[in-house]
Amino acid sequence: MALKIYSTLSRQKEDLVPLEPGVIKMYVCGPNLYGPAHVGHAMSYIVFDTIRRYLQYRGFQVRYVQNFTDIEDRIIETARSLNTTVKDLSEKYIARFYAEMDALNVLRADYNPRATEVIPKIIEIVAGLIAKGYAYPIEGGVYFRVTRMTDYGKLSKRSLDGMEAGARIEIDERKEHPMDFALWKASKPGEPAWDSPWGKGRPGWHIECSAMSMQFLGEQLDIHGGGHDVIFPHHENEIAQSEAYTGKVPFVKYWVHNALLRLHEDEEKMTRHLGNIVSVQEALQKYGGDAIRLFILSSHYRSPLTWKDENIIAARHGAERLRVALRDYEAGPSSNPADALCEQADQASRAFVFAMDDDFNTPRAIAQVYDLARTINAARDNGAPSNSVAYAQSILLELTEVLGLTLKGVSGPSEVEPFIALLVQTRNELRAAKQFALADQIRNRLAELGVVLEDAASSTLWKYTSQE
RNA sequence: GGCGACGUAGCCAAGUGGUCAAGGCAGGGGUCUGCAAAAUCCCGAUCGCCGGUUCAAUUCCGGCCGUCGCCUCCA
Repeated sequence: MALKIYSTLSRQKEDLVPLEPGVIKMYVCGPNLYGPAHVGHAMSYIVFDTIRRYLQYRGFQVRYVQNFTDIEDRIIETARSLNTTVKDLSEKYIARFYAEMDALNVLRADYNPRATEVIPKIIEIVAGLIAKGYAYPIEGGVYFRVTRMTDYGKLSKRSLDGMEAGARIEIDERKEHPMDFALWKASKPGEPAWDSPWGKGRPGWHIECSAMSMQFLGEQLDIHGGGHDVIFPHHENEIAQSEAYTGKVPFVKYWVHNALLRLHEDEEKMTRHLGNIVSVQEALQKYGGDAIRLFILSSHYRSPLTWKDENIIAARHGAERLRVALRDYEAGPSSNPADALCEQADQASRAFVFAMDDDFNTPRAIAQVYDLARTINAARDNGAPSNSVAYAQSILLELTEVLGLTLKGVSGPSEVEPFIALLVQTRNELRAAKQFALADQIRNRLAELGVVLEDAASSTLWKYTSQE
């Protein structure tokens, strides 16, 4: 069965058929580097990372490009207010972005171009659009002539007439049409600027993504992703300028947009402009990457989700149970390599693929993962053959890796481990001597210090617990 | 005003025109344990409201109510 993917352009699930067999060219809109990322960004990048991982799991070679917007009005503004340079500001947030995405186990893109490194390509496209009559210069700036594109609005399903009626923007009277958008902006003194045929200036808001995707992936892409809020005008304009420039349609085969994350208290979408933000850093400290990922993926990517502490904590508990299912297991006979447990694992794997093939239905896929974890735990409780358990665990690990879970658990300072081990050993001697009051006291005190003990049949396991 | 999405157990969240509904978290009960913990087993929903289509609707259509998103920078 073919993998189905929903495209915003057709508003339908379509069979995924790449432009080039076996290869997926994928571009995802990256962050604007004027500030730290929040969990809404994390949601988008986790969603697309999971799609990428799954496509790779299904055997596609994925070429994944995600940009950094390192030149834009707000960055200029922020740099100025912080008395730093645009360059330093963006470098700082790029470093932070990488660190945070690594912590979320988001795989690095094959390439992360910055807008400022494709200025020549941008100028080339803008000049080409002017030459073809799709754009016109005005006083050092260049605007795209939306009326030249008869299908303008096809992604967001709006008409120029309809948009004009509701437009709240202040209209630049110099433009031919209110909806014409800037491809190139004349710079003001003191702003970063590049030489161009139209004078000193910088790229407009949408052209960078067209330039970067063309330069690093080609003139047509398979998948272009981003948040739902970026459909209009950003992606609409990307289509217009790209298809006008190359003459190749479609610019993108499958437009994929994730629904937005809201913050519990006010139930409004989370955005830096509204200031109702939970930063990625803060979320990572509180919950860890696995809990965040599991929480995000427990709802379908096209459904809006609300950031609510108790739900992320619930996801953390779920992740813990998956972790337990992957614990080493040696007891039990080693025989019957192809028994019911192995069959159940294979079944879970098939069901997982079936769910993910249906427009990346992670909630259903995760249900399979939990089922398999329960099966493994139950089999282990019943003393199943160790090689069967190991096989089922290998399947479970494979599936959780597709979801980008590490299942590593909370780590603590390694230098205290010998001391904890000593306490555990001492306590077990007390237990053997039936000194239960003292033994329980040690266990309770360790728990207060963030170390939990679990007395198994033959040995005592201990682990650090997450805070709060 | 225009366009669009959603409303399923305490919370989160899949799903299907006809064994009247996955999974997670929380809660209750049992097993295991010196006691715990972990694990496991059992227990809960008739699917926003009102009509319609159908032999049959939670699933299709219409209306209503409610929540939310985009239309402006925004993942």
